[in-house]
Parts: sequence; C-alpha cells; structure tokens
Amino acid sequence: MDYNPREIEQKWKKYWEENEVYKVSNLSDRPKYYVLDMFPYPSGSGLHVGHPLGYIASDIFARYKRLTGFNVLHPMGYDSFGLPAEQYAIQTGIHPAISTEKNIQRYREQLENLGFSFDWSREVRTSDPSFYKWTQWIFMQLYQHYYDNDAGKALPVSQLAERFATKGNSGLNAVCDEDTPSLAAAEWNAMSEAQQQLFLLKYRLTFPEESYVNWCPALGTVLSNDEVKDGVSERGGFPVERKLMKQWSMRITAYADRLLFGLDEIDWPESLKEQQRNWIGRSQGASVRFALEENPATKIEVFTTRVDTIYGVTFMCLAPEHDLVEQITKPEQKEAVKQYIKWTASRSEVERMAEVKQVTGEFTGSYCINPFNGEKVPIYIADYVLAGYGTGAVMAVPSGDQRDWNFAKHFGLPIVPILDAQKNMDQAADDTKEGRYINSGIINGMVYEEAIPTLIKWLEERGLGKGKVQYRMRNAVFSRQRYWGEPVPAYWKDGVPYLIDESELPLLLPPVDKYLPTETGEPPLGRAENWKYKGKYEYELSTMPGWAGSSWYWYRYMDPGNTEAFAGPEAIQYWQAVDLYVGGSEHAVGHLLYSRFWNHFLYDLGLAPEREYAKKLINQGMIQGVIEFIHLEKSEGKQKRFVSADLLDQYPDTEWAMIPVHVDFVSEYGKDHSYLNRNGIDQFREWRPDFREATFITNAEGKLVTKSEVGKMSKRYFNVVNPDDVVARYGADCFRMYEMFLGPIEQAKPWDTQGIDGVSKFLRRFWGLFFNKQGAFEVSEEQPSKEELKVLHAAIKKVREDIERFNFNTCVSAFMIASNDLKKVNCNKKAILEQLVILIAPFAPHVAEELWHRLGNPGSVHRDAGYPEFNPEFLKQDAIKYPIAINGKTRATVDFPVDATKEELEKAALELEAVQKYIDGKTIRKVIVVPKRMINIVVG
RNA sequence: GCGGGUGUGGCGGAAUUGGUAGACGCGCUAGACUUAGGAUCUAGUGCCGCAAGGCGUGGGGGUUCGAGUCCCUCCACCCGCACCA
Repeated sequence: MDYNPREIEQKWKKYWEENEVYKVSNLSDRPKYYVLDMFPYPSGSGLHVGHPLGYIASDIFARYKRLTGFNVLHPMGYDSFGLPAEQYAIQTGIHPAISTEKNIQRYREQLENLGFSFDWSREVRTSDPSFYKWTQWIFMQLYQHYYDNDAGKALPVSQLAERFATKGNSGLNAVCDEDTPSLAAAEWNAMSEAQQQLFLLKYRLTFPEESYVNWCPALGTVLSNDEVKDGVSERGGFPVERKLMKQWSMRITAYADRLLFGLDEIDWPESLKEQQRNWIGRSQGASVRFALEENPATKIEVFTTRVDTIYGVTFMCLAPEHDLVEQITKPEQKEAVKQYIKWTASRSEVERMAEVKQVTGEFTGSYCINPFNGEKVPIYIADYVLAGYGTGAVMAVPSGDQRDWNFAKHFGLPIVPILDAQKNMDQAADDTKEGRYINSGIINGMVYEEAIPTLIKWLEERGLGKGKVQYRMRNAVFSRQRYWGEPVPAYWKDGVPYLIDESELPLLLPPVDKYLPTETGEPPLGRAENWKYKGKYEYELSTMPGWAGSSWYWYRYMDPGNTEAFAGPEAIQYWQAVDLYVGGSEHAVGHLLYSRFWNHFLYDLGLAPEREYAKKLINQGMIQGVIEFIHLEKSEGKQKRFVSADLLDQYPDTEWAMIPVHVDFVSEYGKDHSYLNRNGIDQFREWRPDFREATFITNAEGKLVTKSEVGKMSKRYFNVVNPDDVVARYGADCFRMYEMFLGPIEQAKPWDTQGIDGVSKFLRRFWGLFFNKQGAFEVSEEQPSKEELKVLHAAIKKVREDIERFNFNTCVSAFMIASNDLKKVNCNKKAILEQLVILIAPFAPHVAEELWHRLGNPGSVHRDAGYPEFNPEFLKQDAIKYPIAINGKTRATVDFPVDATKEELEKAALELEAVQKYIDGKTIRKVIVVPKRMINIVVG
C-alpha cells in the first residue's frame, strides 16, 4: 500500500480534534514546560513558507517535551489590532473587526493544515474585548504607579500623594519629568485638585505630555521611534515629520537599568541582546556646569563620558536649537547666527545624515568659564550637536574627539593634548585612555581610573556638577490617532486626565461612520456619537499602539477565560515564565523590549512570577526566495526592449532596469541559465499589459535568459511559495521535515522546491519498512538483532541530543540514516520500528500516528507513548575502526579489538603491510596512539 | 566608524571535547526496469591527474604528532547602531 499523506493527515487531524489530544490542563503532577511562538498579526495575504519555520520548530520541541514527561503549554493566538486592517477599512468601509475575523480564519486554516499541537481552546485575540479589558486594566495600573528609585520598584501614586501632603517632594528619589520643581508640603496642600493631578502626572508611569513626536501624515498618526526606519514609517514607507503634540507616554526610562542588566540573566541570541543594549544606550559620565563669562549666574550644562578630558576643552558647542543661543549671541554675530539656524532648520534628516563629514558652525561671540582652570572658552553653535541628546551642549575636546578635532581645525581653534600617550595630534584626534595626564591641573600625573573619581568629587563638593548616567532611550509614545486599537480608559475634565472606574472595563471601541480623522483633525474616535464618559466628559480619543496587547499576552494563554484577572494567580504560579520563545529577530527592540518592560512592572506589583518572562529565545532565520529579473533597456520614450541576459555584452553602453518576473513563468527557475521561453514571454506580456508592445531580444535558442538572485520572499518579487500548495502535493509531514532539513533554524536559507523530493522519498521508504512485497502491512515479532538495535539506538541518541540543542536539521538526517540502514538489512521487526515511530512523531506527527495505530496501539502516539530511551549498551562494539595515519595523513583503516591496549595497537599497526609500505627505510620518530580514536605514526 | 554574526564541493548543509573533512539530501554522470518518465532501483560524484600521487574548510602566518575546530593577522559578505558627547 502506497504512502498517501492526504488521506492519513485528514484522518488524524480530525481524530486529534475530536479526542482533544492537545488539550492542556493547568492541573497536572507533571513538570510544566511553556513553549511560545511570537504572536502573529493575521495579515490578509496569509502565510508563505517562511512563516511556519519557527512554528514547526517550536511544535517539534513541544511534542518532544510532552513525550518526555512534561505538561506542555503550546498556545497560539493573534495580535489582531493593527494598521493594515484599518487601512483596508478606510479604502472599503468594511469594519476592521470583519476583515480581521476573515483573515484569522484563513490563518487558522493554514496553521491547522500543518499539524501543529496547539491547544486551540486557549486561542486569544488582542482585539477581543475580553482580552483588551486586561490591556486597559494594566494601563490603569501603570497610571496609578510611579517608580521609586530607593525602593527599586514601582509604588502606588496614592502613597506619593500622601507623602507630598506631609513632606513635599524633598528627599524623594523617584523617576519623574526633567522639569519637576521641588515642592513643599504647604505648596501641595494649597493646590487645587486639578493642580495636584497635573503635578502627579510628572511621576506616573503613563502620562499625557506635550512633546515632539514622529508624525506620519499619510497614516494620520504618530509613531514610536522603533516604528520609524531611516526617516520613513516602517509600515508603508511614508515620510515622517517632527511635530509637537499632546501624547500619552510610557515612562520606560524608569526601567532602563533593569532592562539593560536583565539581559545578562536570559539566554537570548547575542545579537538581539546587543540591539537592546544599543537601544537603551546607557552611558556613564558626569554633568558639568560652565558659567557664562558675563553672567556667571547662568550656566551651560554639559554631559560628558570623558570628564577626564576637561582640561582639554578649547571651545563649547551648543545645538542650534539650544535655549541660551538667543541670549548669548552678540550683536555682531546676530545675523550670521540667524542665517545658520535658518539653514540648519531647512535641512532634512536625510540631508544632515548625508553630509556628516562637512564641518559647519557659527561663533556666538560669547564665552563661558571652565570651572576647573577658570579659562575662557568660546561658545559656538553647530549642528553636529543634537538638541535631543543630553543637554544639547558639548564641551569640545579636540585632542580626544574626532568631531571636535575637525571643528577646531576648520575654525582654527587650539588643540591641547591632555595625556602623554596621545600621538599624532596634528593628524587626528586620539581618544586613548592610556598614559598619564598633562596640562590637566588637579589630575596631572594620574591615570584614567584615578582621574575620574577625583574630578567628580571636586565637582560635587563645589556643586558644579555630578556623576551621572544617561540613556539614549526615550520614553515611549503610547497613543495612536487611529481607530483599530484599544481605547485608552481615560477621560478629560478641564484639561486634566482621569481614569474611568475599573468596574466599567472594558471600555468598548465605539462604532464610527468613517475610519478617518474628524474635520477638526481629531482621531477617528472623535466621530463616535454620544461617546462621553458619564454622558458629559470627553474620552481620550487616541487608541493604544500595536505593542500594547503583545506586551503581556503570554499570561492570557495560561488562563484565557478568566473574568476576574488577566490570569489567575494559580495559573500563573503553575506556568511561571516562558521556557522557550521562538520568533523573528525583527522584534528585537519593539515587542521584545516593551514586553520586558511591562513584565518588570507586573513583577513589581507581585502579579508576575519572574522578572524576565522568557528564559530562552531563539530567532528563526528567514526563508529566502529566488527572485527572477529580466533586463529592460533604460531609455526615454523609445520602444521598450528586453534583452536576454547572455547578450548584454553586445550592448556595452546601455543601462538596464531590472524588472522582476513572476517565477511561475520562468523555465528552470533558480538556476544560472534560467530563462523565459516563448510561452513564458507571452505569459509575461499577458501579466504586464504595460509591456505588451515591448520587444524581446532572445538568444539563438529563442530564450530570454533571466537573472536569478536569492532574496526576500515577497509579493513584490512574485516569488511567494504558499505552504498549502506544498502540503497538497507532498503532505504536511514532508513539509515540516523539509523545512527543518534545510539547515540550522536560526540561519537564513533559500527555499528550493526541488530539494523536497529527498524528504518525500525518505518518508515513502520509511513507510515501506512496514509493508511486505505484496504491499500489505506486515511487521515481525522476532527479536531484533544486535545490528538492528545499534541502528535504533544510534538514532535515539542523535535525535534526543540534537532536539535538546535545537539542531532539528541533523535529526532529519538521523532518521534518513536509520531508515536506510534498516532497509539494507530488510528489518521489519516491531521492536525496532515501533520505537522509531515514536522517535519521529514530533517531526512527522500524522504518519507516526497512522503507523502507531497500525502497530496495534490505542489512543494517540502523541499523548500515550513515552519517548524512546537511549541505552548505550547497544552501541558497544567488539572492534573499532582505527584510522592509521603516517605523518598526519590517513593511509589505512583497520579494525582492532575494542579493549586493545596502547602497546598492542602500536605493535599491530606497525606490522601492517599498508603501513610498512610508507615507513620502509625511514626512521620511526614517534607513534601516537589514542585508544578508541586513531593511530598516527611519525616518520622522518 | 562602532558592535554582533557568517565564510566548508555545483547547491542546502554535517563534523558535539583538537583525532578518517564533506554525514544526510539536492543536482549531476552511468546503468537497470519501462510504451513513457519530472517514477523507481543500482553504482559513482571535493579538486587536479591516465595513474602513482598531490592539493583542499575565505587569504597569510603560528601552536601541535595531528587544526574546519586553538592563537595572530588580513579579506569578503550579512545584520544592527551611527555626528550619542
């Protein structure tokens, strides 16, 4: 009987569903294990073969863990709020909930087609009110807490208010707005209710504030920093501008240190951790205040990581936007400074980045005083100083910093060396920390490690500065002027925000007539009719960003139906943290940083069991596609001409545009000589009517040779392979094994449809082991031979070890080897094959289930079997194959008894004819014998 | 520029502790079976060479009896960050 995956797979999928084989209980005496896949956004275009790679790996691991005695949670759900559904709604008027539902169904079908062991009864969706109720609830907790540095955690704002009433904010060490003034108890008590509320906003972990944000006019919303790439929106690639707006913000900076140092505790890919470290951008240094020469009461504050270079300061640089610029500019410089500011303001981000090397700036005419040596320091403005970083002012040390050096050279400013190890000062700056200080007042003769504390102590004693830690990371903008997101559970009264009552959660997304801003420029929620809190107060009209729901969702899977909490304490206590998290590296600084932030916060409240929610994370690599291009002559107006790629050298001065072609039209696609034949060209013409009249210059064989590249699998390149098509032809088991077989899980690799034949053949051969020549199922009850047991246990050892290391590709090889070896000895013994069926079950769940039942077992192999145990006894050998090398080159391989001693081996090896041939007439200098490994004879 | 990663046959990749480099699969070559082959089976397949033999893990150097693996140095590619003080 032939292996028929379609029939088998349908049958067992149905069986698993009907018998709830993958249902997971929170009550189990087995140890728990939590395997999580990154939350997918259910896009309208469905899955391509790259998407399931991580799901297959996590499914194999989950099934393996289950068979080795764990109670495994392996859920799936949808991050179903998001921009694409709303863009679609704007175009079509269809409510995003409806299109999202449709997309989810399609996603679910595609996922089910692949035989995953998800417990679908735990499916969650962020756009479901029973889910976003708890997103809103967590938001409310953030609003009601502030970060206390002394306690090292979040504490209730109610405690803060009590403290203000008795002590004001003196002695309080809490994270707050930069501009928070000191406050006496009397002042607090004299405040109105509204004033008090506004003051508390300076401390709350989420709060509305006026700030410059990334405004994307095309999307009609603000974006967070991680949603902007190279000055355009990540979604859609639209221009983004800076705009001053009132926005809800998350005080993630309060957790900067914990987010940074927490990385050391988790087993995540190094590159991903590095990206987060980069994003957080912690720099340790000092802030120093330079008094103005003519007005010593006014100080310019700078932040530096190299306070040890302070005696090398020869000028000061302010950002053109700096507050003091206007005040300090002398009349003679006014016009030039004005022009410079105007010029910098006119330049776009892109221009500024492109002209990094060009030195520009302007002298203000004023001076400030270096607090250490009292020297006059000229003050310049320059756009290499960023207004948004630090204080917007830089103490320039041209001897130690290349940008300062360039600036000094350009304006003829002095360059003062400060370390005796600095070299070639006339060529470039030298940022060394080696050597001893010179020209440096109180630190002369010291080394770096001594200088820093000496200087900071000096500054702090005089109140002229202090040691300081600075972060690149900003607070995260949390509102979006969009419809399809969680409503913020807050309303406004006289310009002051208040939370709605907890009993009123969830605050439902109201219906609107259109998904566009109102005529007055308010977000779409402004269109909702009679949508007022208690009938009179305006609700917050912006919604939450895409990352809100995904910042805590893994808890919901633990207890999806809970109406009293986002997840019950017993459920959380049982499941604890995620043991294995699988997903793409594109979420490195978005989801994976925000979710850590929320988890730290929930931990502070005693609601999360561990600081870090994902112990181990692996990134699956991208599956790439072949992109096929044809060469179009670049010419204005003329007849459009495509030229075969092998004829290009006949057109030496021509420039070519590369036009992607649908890979289905290309013959022998993916190969060097891939081409369009007549038929392919006609298909292309049909498909791209704008090229219907074009000329196609083919080679002598009538082929239009294409250019093949390996790249992204994407709609844009018309090279998307749909897993449904692969499954229809080869079966889900084959698809799963092939994706694993392609290579290491974390590596990018190209999809090659031809290669799948190898796995398909293997599955048929494996199936064939259970059938006799007449095609009937037949296994033998005979005792297995030593050789057969060896094959089995070699496979068990390899597969078990490699799964533990997430090396799924080599597991597939191991199955192939075992199957080939058993075929050679025509083994059909039940004792061997049954073990192999269980061993392969995590990889090829359907065929394993079929064979498990055919072998006469009840229930399900995925629930009722135990994973095969490795027994080293069966791998013991009587003889070992020794490679025998002469001078490191293998010249023979010979079997020797396993218990042969070093001396015996040496003697036997030297007597071998094959060895004699090489050592004849030469001196044996040394013989290296490594028992059970190899023998090397050194001759000279 | 800084940080992280990767370089092994025609291709995807294997080699877990320094011990037979190229497992497994694709592709290719030859043969068998067949009305047919994009089916199946058998054999071969790192490169050069008729062979003996030589050469081979990005390049160069080193340690070692022995290096894909360890050390130094250079190169290429990918990813991230980037006037960040």
